[in-house]
Amino acid sequence: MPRTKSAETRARILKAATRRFGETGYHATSIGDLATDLGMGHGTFYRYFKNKREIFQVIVDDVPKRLRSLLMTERPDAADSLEAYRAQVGRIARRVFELLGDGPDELADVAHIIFVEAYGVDAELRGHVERGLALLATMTAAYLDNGVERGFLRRDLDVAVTASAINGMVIAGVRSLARSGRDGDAEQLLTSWSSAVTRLMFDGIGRPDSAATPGR
Amino acid sequence: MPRTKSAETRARILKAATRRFGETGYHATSIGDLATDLGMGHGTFYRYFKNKREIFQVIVDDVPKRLRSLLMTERPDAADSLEAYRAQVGRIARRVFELLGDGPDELADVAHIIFVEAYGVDAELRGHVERGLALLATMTAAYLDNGVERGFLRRDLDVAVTASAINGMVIAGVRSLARSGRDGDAEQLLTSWSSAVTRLMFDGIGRPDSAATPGR
Amino acid sequence: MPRTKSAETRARILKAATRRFGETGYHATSIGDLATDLGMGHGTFYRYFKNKREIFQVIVDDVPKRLRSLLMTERPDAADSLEAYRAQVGRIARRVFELLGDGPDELADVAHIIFVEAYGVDAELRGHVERGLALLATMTAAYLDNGVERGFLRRDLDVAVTASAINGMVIAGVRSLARSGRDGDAEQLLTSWSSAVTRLMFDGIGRPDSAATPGR
Amino acid sequence: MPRTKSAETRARILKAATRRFGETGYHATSIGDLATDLGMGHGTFYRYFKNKREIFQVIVDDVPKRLRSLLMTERPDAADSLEAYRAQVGRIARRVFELLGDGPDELADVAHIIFVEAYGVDAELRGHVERGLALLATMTAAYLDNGVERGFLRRDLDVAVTASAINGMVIAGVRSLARSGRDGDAEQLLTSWSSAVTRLMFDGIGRPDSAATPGR
DNA sequence: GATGAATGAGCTTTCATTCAT
DNA sequence: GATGAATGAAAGCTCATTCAT
Repeated sequence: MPRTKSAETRARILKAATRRFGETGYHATSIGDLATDLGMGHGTFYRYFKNKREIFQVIVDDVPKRLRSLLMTERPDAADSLEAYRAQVGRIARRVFELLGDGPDELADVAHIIFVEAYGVDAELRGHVERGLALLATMTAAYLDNGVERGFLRRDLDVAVTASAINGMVIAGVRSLARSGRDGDAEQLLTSWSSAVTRLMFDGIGRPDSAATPGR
Repeated sequence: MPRTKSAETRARILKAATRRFGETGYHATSIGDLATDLGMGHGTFYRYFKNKREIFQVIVDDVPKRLRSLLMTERPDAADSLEAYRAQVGRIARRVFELLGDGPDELADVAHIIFVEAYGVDAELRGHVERGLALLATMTAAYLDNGVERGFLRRDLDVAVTASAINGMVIAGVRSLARSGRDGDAEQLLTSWSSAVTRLMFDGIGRPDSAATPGR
Repeated sequence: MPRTKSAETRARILKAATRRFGETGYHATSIGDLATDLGMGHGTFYRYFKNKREIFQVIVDDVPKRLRSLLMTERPDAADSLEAYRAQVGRIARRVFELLGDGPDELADVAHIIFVEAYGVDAELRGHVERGLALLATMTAAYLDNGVERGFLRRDLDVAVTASAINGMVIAGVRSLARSGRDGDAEQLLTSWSSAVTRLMFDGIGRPDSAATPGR
Repeated sequence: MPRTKSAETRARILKAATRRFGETGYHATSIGDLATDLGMGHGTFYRYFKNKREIFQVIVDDVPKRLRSLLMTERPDAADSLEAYRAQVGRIARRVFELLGDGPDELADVAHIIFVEAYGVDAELRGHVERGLALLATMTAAYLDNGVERGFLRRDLDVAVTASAINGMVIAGVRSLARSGRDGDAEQLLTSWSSAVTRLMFDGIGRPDSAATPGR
């Protein structure tokens, strides 16, 4: 690998920071803690990052990047039938869960950092996250829009709000998965959530033959 | 200038703290900030609350109290048909949204405090919230259980996970409403969310006549 | 009693303060504690004493007054034989012990205030105590001087240092008595100390017939 | 300017603290004062000591260590005649005085810290000192016991109380020496005290030929 | 490049004191 | 005269950051 020694160290610091910020929290983690974890002098930290806030922001800003990379492979206008759409949703759901980390441990940390810690640092960083969530909603809405346009989703769907509601389920799933994190059976939980969310979306909770009033 | 009656001042401090913790965050808000907001000496704060953590916990612990009061009027086994159930869900949704604050401003702050800030203070407080959320999930699951038993909800529903997913939507709604808070039309948004969530739950997003594969 | 109401209250405050300062210490006793003990508002305290330091100083400065009153009845030149002197020392010893309080409880408090707390307040107050101890040493020296002059004490007595040494024993006795304070048998301990100190002074510790080398 | 080796700095802080606590008192000395004395930032203090109490306790707990080292060389059962005993007492007296500090200045401070300040910090520390003094009394009593057993001290000696009284004299001497500290002729004063105390103990204050009533 | 000793801004908390009622 | 709500000076302590080595 052509990486300089520096780049490696930087990555090591990032990894340790993600872990610590996720587990212990931003405020409760001191630069000294990080240095100790890494077995290096805490002054060294400042050779790789301007300050404590910077490394945190790097971690936070990495998530939208991953999200965008997801977009690349699953185009919003790819599905042209409810069947295809359902399949696509299933794929995306899985990938979103997988997106955030190399396994449930890092997922737990990143989820905690994004959904909790980032809010407690300062207003600007909070803005980053909120914009990230808005972006996620926009993306989800794009998929719904496609379905409405192609005619396989309800015409009267409140796309914006429904997109946010769906994201709410996804986030709940991520946090649940994160919480189970270090002990539970992550794979099993992931399957349960994917299945429950897609069924809720497509079939509703009512009994198939039960006469749910489709209109208002 | 000693004038105000104790209880009044205490309420004023609580209100200011809810606002500040909600907007600026727990860690980023110093007792001095609170005092400045209130136009009083920071020492005065300590005449009403033992310390910074205590006032935060008072705010947090107030929410379960409100939740429990909700339970009193909407029994989980009240509905005996999908129709009745749908109506009940609509009622509960509205009340949950209304539950948290005297208007969307305070809602925003309380929601933020509960869902975000409380996690970053300490493990004990985090436990409070997690138990609160678990309770909420249990409650939701009880309503689903009733539906499955009475036969108007799917037999194969993954009740636990589905309950969490539904709560995820509700929380997303609360936060969305909260975010709109200080400017948007709260009443309108509330209606949109209630409607979108119940339709998603009961009808799914697919077109009524579209042949969504009900099974797996 | 022609005392105004004020004088009574003042005395009550002084008594409570002596007790609290003695038991809990100057710094650890707040004006609020005193007020609580007395069942009055803490603002009232300031109607009787300028500030916390003042009441403490009043307590401290009361001791030299008591000491001086002792001088009035036991004149340094009263004894004209070793026998008379011995008797006088016995009387003084008893009175010194009794001097400081109405019983061992108050003794404990006053002793603690004088020998410990007074040093921790400020340099001026410390000066008061040191001057008080110096005065005590001067007084003791006066009694020794009389004995040397009248010829019943050793000619070569180092009066100043010996006086201080004797006072050291007395202080040790007072503190021991104070320590035993609230539980032990104060009367018994007082007798033991009086006796041990006078015998040490007059007879030495050696066996009567043992040939202690009187010279150096 | 990072330069000095840790251990050196720690010693410097200890020395400055001993001085300040001795002169100004524990409560009246702030960490900021110490830092100013040392010409360093107050944060630096906390790199060497956990908190204010800790450094105080380190100073206090150093004294028993020195005391124990004294015990090693002067066994309580070493003397077998009044002559030998008198000589031993003289030696011990000198060493006790020398024990506490590198010269009268530090002696003054350590003595003050032990006998005064330590009582005003908290109950636990007070306990340390009281146990230390009790130990000292026990040691002294052991020497007296030996004399009584071997028959060169009075049979009817109240050993416990007499030991405390003697220690009272020693402490008074230490404090006197300490007080003279920064100006007086320490060597001269030390000689005076050693001599006065041993003569008081062995010969009493009465004129040799004067008929002191040996019994009660 | 790495280090860690030093630093001080900044926070929480206490409590003596004031003064309107 | 009594009260206690309000106040802010002052203290202990933490930790991100700097910089001489």
